Amino acid sequence: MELRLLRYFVAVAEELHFARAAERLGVEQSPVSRAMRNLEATLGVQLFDRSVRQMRLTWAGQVFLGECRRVLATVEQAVSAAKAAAQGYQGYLRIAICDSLAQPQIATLLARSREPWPTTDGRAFLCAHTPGSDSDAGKLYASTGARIRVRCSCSFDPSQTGISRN
Amino acid sequence: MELRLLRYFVAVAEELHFARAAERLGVEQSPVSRAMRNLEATLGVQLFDRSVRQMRLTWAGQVFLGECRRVLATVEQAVSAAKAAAQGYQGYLRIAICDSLAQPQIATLLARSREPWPTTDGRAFLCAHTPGSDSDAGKLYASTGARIRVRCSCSFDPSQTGISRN
DNA sequence: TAAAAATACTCCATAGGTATTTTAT
DNA sequence: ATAAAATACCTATGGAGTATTTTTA
Repeated sequence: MELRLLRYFVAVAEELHFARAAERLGVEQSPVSRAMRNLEATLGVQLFDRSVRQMRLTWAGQVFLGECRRVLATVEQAVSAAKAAAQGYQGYLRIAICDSLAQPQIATLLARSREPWPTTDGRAFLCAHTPGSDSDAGKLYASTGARIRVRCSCSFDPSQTGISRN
Repeated sequence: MELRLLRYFVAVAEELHFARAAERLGVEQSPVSRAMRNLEATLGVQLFDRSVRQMRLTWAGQVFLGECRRVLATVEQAVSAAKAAAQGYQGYLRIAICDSLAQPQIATLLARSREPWPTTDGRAFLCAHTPGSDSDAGKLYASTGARIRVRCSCSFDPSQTGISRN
């Protein structure tokens, strides 16, 4: 598997049009078409429904789109984490939270994260999961009393008291 | 960025020896050496300390290694999720948990996850975070009373009562 | 028939192989 | 002096461009 194919797929899946996707990617339509054929062949999975007027994603394509976004985001994080580490950031961490943690506790948590490590540069990341668009999942978890949050990421600056989401 | 470079880097970082890494990757030493130069140049980050007898990872290299493993795992997940979706699995979800959730509750949660969705195939995935090897992080979170688990993933079969880790 | 995707064919960038040199202990 | 990494040089795979054909609504 190559990231190139995943990047192309995301563009095509978002445009639902090979030529527009190609334009967005800065290449021609032909390589995009071949890349998607190649991707489908490699996966052994049909990602597009080409039989309708407006091209559509298959269910597998919809699932794969979400996964590809995750992969590409993870790659970005890997690069920035390496750069940050090279510049002396040692306080990089990723944590999962459940929302039974009140926000002041989160602030305390991250404030304390500056103590044991030399993270005095004031930078840290927080990845969390919230119900996001999948509200059914949220309801489900609520029904168990677990109140688990899924599918969202936040970035956090411990020098501030608030949390900004992205 | 290319996955090829990340795969090569993981091999080199684990072997701490270009020739052995190359052998493991099924290529020659030369391309591996060039790939790592290339990677360092692309990132603008030094990943290896070549001045010592036994090659070592820089701090940035250690951080990047963890990130690369995450990326490659995410890619694997993307592929298997697409294949599973193509075979009709619609019950795919990822959730974060904190360890204040007792294990019976987790079982309940996942048992219920079969109800609202047509997940009667008995397959679902659970990704969690635990202190894992980074025990300092675990202690830190414990000090806040938050008891957050970080850095671990589990896969779960709702038809079973236990949880297997990977 | 018109718009979009697939295909045929070519070129070239670059990954990999082989051989050699450099480096560090 | 020796083991390991870097470099030089060559080859070839495959990705991209151009032009054309096929498809379907």
